[in-house]
Amino acid sequence: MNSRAEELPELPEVEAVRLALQPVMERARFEQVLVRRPDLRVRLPGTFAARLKGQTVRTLGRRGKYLLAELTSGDVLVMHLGMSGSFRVEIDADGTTPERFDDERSPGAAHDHVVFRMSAGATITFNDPRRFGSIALVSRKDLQRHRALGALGPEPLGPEFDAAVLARACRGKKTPLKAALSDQRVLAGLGNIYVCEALHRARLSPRRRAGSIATSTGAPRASACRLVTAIKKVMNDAIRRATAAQEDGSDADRFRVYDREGRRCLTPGCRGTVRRIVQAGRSTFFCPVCQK
DNA sequence: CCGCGGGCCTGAGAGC
DNA sequence: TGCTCTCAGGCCCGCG
Repeated sequence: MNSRAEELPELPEVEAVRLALQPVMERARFEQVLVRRPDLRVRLPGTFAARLKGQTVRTLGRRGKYLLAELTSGDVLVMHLGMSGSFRVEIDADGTTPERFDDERSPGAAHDHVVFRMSAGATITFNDPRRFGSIALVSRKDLQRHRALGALGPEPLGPEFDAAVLARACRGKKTPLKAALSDQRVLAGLGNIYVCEALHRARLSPRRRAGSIATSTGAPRASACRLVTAIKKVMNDAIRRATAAQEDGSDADRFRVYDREGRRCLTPGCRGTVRRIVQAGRSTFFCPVCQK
């Protein structure tokens, strides 16, 4: 099925990328900015490189699946990895500028769309074969008006995210729980894989009505409490794994249900078999025996 | 107004 | 072996 599943960038993978980029971006200046292909999912304006050049990064943060480089000018560089985006970091010891900056039309590696040359001596390359990713420069005061960012739900690992918050967000929703958890306005950062994983850990069916985790007044039921605990556990474990995986690579069998159709359910004591169904055009993996 | 389905995009893998 | 077809999913948009 998807042999690259472990690389799909959801919150944990984006957090690992943030940790890797932090030391070469924070307090560094954009000395050169090269745009090879402006036609990412959102087209980069012709003014992008000139506007970014010379700016200094104050902090590199994250919100859901978005990386946010806060610049000292008040601008924010908003980056999204989409499906297949990645950043490559190269440090040159002698401080010479790589020759690819000499000519914007030089070939470069396939799918290297945007290249940042930082003052700290690092070259950061955004590579994205499918171009579902996006990069944008937004002024800080316009961040909340950013279509997706402004509507983003709570951070799953934030202290403000609890069963009451999730129950309220799901209250009255007739959509399946799978769809609600995939909705970035309900909760920021989960994608197809970790939604499956969290539902499995919470022993909740992806087909259940989202509203069913709340009472009619919006109070959390036991299922909402289980689900929040499961989401936090799955996110924390995945961040640890994603961070470690960047260094030593191999990281097999990290999913309990995702991409395990036909195999034995791994819930302790459960003898069910993982099934695959399609919801809203996307694969859902779950155990019909223990997930109710 | 909410929910669903289609489209974008490319590479991997299946099948003929 | 080499071609063609399908499928993967984050996000957006249009339709009912």
